[in-house]
Amino acid sequence: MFSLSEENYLKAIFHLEKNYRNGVSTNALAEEMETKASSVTDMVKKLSEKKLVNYKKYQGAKLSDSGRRTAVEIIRRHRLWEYFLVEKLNFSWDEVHEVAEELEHIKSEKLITELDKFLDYPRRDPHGDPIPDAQGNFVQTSKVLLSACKKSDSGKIVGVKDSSAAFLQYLDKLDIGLGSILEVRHIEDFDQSIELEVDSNTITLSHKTASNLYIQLE
Amino acid sequence: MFSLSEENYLKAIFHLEKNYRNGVSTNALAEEMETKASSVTDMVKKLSEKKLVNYKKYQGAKLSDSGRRTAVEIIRRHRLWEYFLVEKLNFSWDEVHEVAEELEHIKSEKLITELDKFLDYPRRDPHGDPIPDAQGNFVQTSKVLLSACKKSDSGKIVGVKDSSAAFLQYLDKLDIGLGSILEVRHIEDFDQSIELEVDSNTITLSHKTASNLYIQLE
DNA sequence: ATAAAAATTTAGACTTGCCTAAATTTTTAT
DNA sequence: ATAAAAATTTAGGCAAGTCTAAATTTTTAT
Repeated sequence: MFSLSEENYLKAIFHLEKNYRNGVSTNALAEEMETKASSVTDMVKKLSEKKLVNYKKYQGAKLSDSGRRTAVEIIRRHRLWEYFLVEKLNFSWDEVHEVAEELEHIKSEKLITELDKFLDYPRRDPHGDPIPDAQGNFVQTSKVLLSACKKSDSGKIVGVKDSSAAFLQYLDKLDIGLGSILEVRHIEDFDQSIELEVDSNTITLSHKTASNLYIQLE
Repeated sequence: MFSLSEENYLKAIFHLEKNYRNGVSTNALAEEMETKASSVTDMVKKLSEKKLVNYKKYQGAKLSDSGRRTAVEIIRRHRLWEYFLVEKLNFSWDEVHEVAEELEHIKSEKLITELDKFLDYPRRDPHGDPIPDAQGNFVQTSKVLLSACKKSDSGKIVGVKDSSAAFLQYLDKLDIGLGSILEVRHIEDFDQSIELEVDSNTITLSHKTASNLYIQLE
């Protein structure tokens, strides 16, 4: 149906559209795909011919309905595989991404339908991101960056922005992760570092760390 | 490490070596890979440069030790995935091949190690073929074609030669499959059709069918 | 032994997805 | 408003893996 490269572009455009509502720029896509702008132009033209994106020269790319459906299906596969790897194969949450990047491209509807059933229809992947159902529906719970919280806000960690192994391992070291309940105790004016109460301990996070943690406020 | 195409060639050469002990011919490989002889020559040269096969012009290809190790690893992955699909995801044995052809190329040692453990170290795939262990060792039990059996031979179905969906579905219809215990009651001189007792029933198979069933004699 | 047939290799070309360098368009700064 | 900067596109090329057609080598048949 679609080539590996096409699928990866669709996924990247989907993710970038959150920050580029009026069209994903060529440069942004080049950075996301770790490739050159000229390569992006080539591919976007190709996706445009296939009616997966709407593209006008110099105006960036937007997913068409069918492009978005395809992107969501790829994301569904990615997140189901991540859940499988953690729940069934003893992977830790910082190890799953690369393998899921490969698994998500396996072409078999039955495979995903049955995997979903086997896993008992999980709603969120190991990083707290929602898993689209077979119809492509998924909740987008209102989450905010911890760095945007104010003193005495409290809530639960529901996701990470940076899902690099380095960051996830750092969180493990801090002994916080998905589901941790916290309350903001103080925000330092000087450097925006943020003091939290988590599980009756007090910890201090840098602004950089806080800007990679998603919180669901309560 | 190796490209998808390289891996598929190695696997094909491994399978063909059983019938081409003095080197797998270019044409045989072309047929197996469903490609042209000239493409095979190109790829065999490439594999030869990488020391995965020994190749001399016009003399066919043989796997080197490292080529064979790689081929066995790919076959291990293929058969583990087939077992997974049947045991965990409700695939029937005629549906697994194509999907496993894709899954076998996923590059992650941990994935296969953990999958093997999760499946509790299965010894045979759904078609009765042995699954190599992590060291690449696997039993090659002495099996014979049912068509080579004589009257009053008895044994167990341990594999199929033709693993097409059509053949496997035909076996399901006959109500025989891997593990069926049988005894040869009669072989018709005229057309070599073969009368069997299976599970206290009597069935008659054509010579063609019998020449696609592997039996382990007892 | 040798000519015809079959198998194999070589040569040159195509597609996909990428690249660099140059040209063009858009945006920004004054 | 316009020149400089930034972003984007175009042009031309490369590697992998495939193809067709032609050339070469091996095998087969007499």
